Amino acid sequence: MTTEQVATPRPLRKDAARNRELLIEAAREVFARRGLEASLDDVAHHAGLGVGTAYRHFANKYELASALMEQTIETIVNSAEQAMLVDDPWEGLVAFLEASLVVQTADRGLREVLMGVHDPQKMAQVHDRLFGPISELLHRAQQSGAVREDADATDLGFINGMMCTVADMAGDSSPDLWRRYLTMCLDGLRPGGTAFPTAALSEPEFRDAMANHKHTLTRTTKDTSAGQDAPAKAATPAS
Amino acid sequence: MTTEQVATPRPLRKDAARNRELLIEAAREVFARRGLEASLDDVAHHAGLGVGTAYRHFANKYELASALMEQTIETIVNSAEQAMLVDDPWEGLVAFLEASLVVQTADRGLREVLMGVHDPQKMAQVHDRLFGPISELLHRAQQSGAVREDADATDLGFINGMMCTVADMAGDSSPDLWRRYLTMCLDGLRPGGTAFPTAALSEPEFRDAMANHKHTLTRTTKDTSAGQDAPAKAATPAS
DNA sequence: TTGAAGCGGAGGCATGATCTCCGGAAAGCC
DNA sequence: GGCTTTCCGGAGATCATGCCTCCGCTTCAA
Repeated sequence: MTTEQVATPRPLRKDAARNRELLIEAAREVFARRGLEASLDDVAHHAGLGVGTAYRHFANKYELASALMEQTIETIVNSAEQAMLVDDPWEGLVAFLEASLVVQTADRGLREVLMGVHDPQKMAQVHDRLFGPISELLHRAQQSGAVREDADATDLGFINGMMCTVADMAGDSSPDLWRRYLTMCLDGLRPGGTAFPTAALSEPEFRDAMANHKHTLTRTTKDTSAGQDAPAKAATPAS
Repeated sequence: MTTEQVATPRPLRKDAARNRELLIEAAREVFARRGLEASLDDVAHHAGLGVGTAYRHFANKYELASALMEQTIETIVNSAEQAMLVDDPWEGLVAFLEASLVVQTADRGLREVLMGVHDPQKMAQVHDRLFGPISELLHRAQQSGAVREDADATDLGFINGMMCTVADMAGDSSPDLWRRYLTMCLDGLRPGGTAFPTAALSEPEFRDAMANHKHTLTRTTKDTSAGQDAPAKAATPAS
């Protein structure tokens, strides 16, 4: 319908193209190490470029970051699909979790996106794409008797979240520590375990929880209950 | 040695005393719900008082918060000691974890203090007091054959951290969800599980990890590597 | 009744992130 | 080489936000 040439209005000058690549590379490193708390200014400096250059190429850090993440997220979705091809259902499930965590633990910015720290919508999109494959993986493992029947797909989401926490806590000095706790959790997913005292979240509940998730130290909505439930004027009544 | 009367220089006027109590009560609620991100201003408004009043009573929010927490932390230490009195070593261990998590999951500010979000020193103090009792609880359980031999006291620290994450994620709508995942983790602590692929952190390593723990979205040290590893001047060489 | 103690909250100070602007430096075409 | 276009750099404007002070007014209590 429309012309195809829209993608290349002008070829971009040589230095500009090079700097753009430098920026993307720098962003990858900076966001992976410090998360999206890093500013475009930081990225620019890390690339050895001026701030202006960065803002000329990308409107803001989220534009840059989401371009970067898109690709990685695709990787995760793919690994879910590939895990379905593994013969042993349990192995498949484990393979997926590990593959997905290898990527996540290496990239703090990605963890933040996946946990919906900055943009719940973005995260919701990702979950849309992942929920189906993950459910399948789980059900297949349950039908084969490898996973307890009362486990739920949202459990895998929480396990993922817990591993991210471990990665955050352990930091660069023990980058593989999460594997220890994943092993522990997976043993707890096997049949014959203690009955769960609490029901799993349903998928919509899970979605909600992630969206409203008050990340430690994230800016939250102001305290709107100010004074309403407190004695009006307290110890200084009007008369 | 010194006189005892230092504690009461002046009796504090009636309204002042009352407002002080109101502030403490408000702080308890506000910090529990929103964590230490809340400002003294927030606490004051929640108490129905002016900001000035708050600052007259407490130099800053940390002074107020740590006074508040002290008491709760004591509770946790006590519950560790009481857990040693439980006959069944496994039950004792579980009882301690649950008791400590009941307190923590109900109070986001406490979680932050215990995770060392704001003040690593404070956290270190708490860990000093907890490490001994927790180790004992664990070893006793291991000797009774209830817990796998290769589990470590630091594992309990990470399990605790993971449960806090669950609590953060689940929020107020599912305040007990952590029990589900604690059950899962505890099953994974039982003897006969899959071999761990990674060694546990040693206690000093654990301490370090907590102290340097880059909490999601916490302000961190600036990127000091700016430009050093990047091509100097990039696409704009000096001549 | 009257001075001391306490209150409220506007606003000053500090921090830090985001993004703009424009003089000057390449790039690329002739 | 000359000349236009594109791009660069980074100081600093703008905005957001949190912390805390200050001072005119209110309330307490002797």
